[in-house]
Amino acid sequence: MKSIGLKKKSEATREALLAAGTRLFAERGFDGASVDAIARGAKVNKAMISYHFRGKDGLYRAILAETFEPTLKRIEGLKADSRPAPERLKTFVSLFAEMVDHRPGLPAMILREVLSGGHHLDERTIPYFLAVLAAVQQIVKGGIRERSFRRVDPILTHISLIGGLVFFFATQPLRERFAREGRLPVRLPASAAYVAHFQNLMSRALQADEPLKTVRKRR
Amino acid sequence: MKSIGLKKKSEATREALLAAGTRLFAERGFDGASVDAIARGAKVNKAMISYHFRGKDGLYRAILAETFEPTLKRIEGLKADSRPAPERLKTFVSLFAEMVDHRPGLPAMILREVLSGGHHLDERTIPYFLAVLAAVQQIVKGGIRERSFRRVDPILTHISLIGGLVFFFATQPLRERFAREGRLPVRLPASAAYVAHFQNLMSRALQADEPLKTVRKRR
DNA sequence: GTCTATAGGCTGATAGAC
DNA sequence: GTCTATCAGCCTATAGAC
Repeated sequence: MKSIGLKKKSEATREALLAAGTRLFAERGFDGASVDAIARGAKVNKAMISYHFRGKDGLYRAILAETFEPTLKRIEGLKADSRPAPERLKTFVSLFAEMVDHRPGLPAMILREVLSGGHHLDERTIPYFLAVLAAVQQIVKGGIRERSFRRVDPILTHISLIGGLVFFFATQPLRERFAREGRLPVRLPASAAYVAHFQNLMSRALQADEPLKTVRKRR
Repeated sequence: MKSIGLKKKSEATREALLAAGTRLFAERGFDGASVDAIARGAKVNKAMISYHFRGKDGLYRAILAETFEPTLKRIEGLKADSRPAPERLKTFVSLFAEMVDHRPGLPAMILREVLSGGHHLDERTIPYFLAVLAAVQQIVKGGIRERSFRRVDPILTHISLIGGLVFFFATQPLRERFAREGRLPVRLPASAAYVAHFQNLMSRALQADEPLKTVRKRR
């Protein structure tokens, strides 16, 4: 049989390595995750990493690139979105959460990368980080211009926004561990609950002091 | 001479290792920082790590313990503080910033630790994380009770708070790099500016809907 | 495309001289 | 307390069989 519709086995291998790599890089960092462990996690031979991704570095960057790409396109789509800034900000938060849903380890990888000053990034992956920054900036500045947001510093606001968002997803492993060990209540917050909480929190935090519902007279 | 007032050389060695270790563990993670590099960074011989801290693990945990301890005491002092919750929350943010001032790499180390689900923590260091959680919880719940905060979920609020705070300090290396490479404006935000921004942001985000300044009439 | 076997480098730890 | 020298173990990468 000439295998027309079915996915090739090599693609399954690739995908298994991407998934296992994300999990292990997220959990243990670049140096902490050995290629041996990744291959074992993907149930694939070690040598496949060199074959498909030209080594450990290549696999690492491929994970960032292939996961960021689709989400980034959607995030950049927000630039064309004509709804008011608070709406677009909420959508941004939701999009971020969807990305995480697709590859749960990504926030941790992003965070680790940011922590190390981008040690493992190259010219292909750096732009992703800057593009997210640009998208948030555009929303915040737009909101200030249309007077739905107060006059916050866009960079500082960006940091608070991404920080609060990434931290939730990245800390789930620890909360799960603490819950398992009885150090925290067993009922842990779900992603959806946090997304709603955080959208609300940021909306209130950024809201302009005078909602400008009606035209004001000089007094 | 019997060296009465002067610090012993062994203490200088210890401190140099703690400082170099923090910097390298923060930047490269536990596995990424080799004992060789740490010793070189501290301008001290490799074997001193085993001698003073019983190996790499010991140095790592000593950094967490010795840096957390003094700050934690001050944070726990907040529990006895009788000022209204919004004031205490602001103080919490300031205290956190002061701790960072003392050992700049700490937020990154904390974050990495949280990311890995506490892989390198032992029974002596875990309580530090839980104590911070407890302190924030106490402030948030107090604020809700005294009606200065709206009815937010204390856990979710804790995550947003710590996330936004830690993220700023932990991402400074990346911002510095991007600034150096001309990818970001050269004037980077100072800690003090972020602290003020974030205190303001959280105050507004948590503020109760009805400030209760005066008794309201039914309408 | 996949696997096995192996080469070669680097890591953390420590014994023993000072 | 400090240093030098050394070692066993693990790491990544790859050559070559299938």
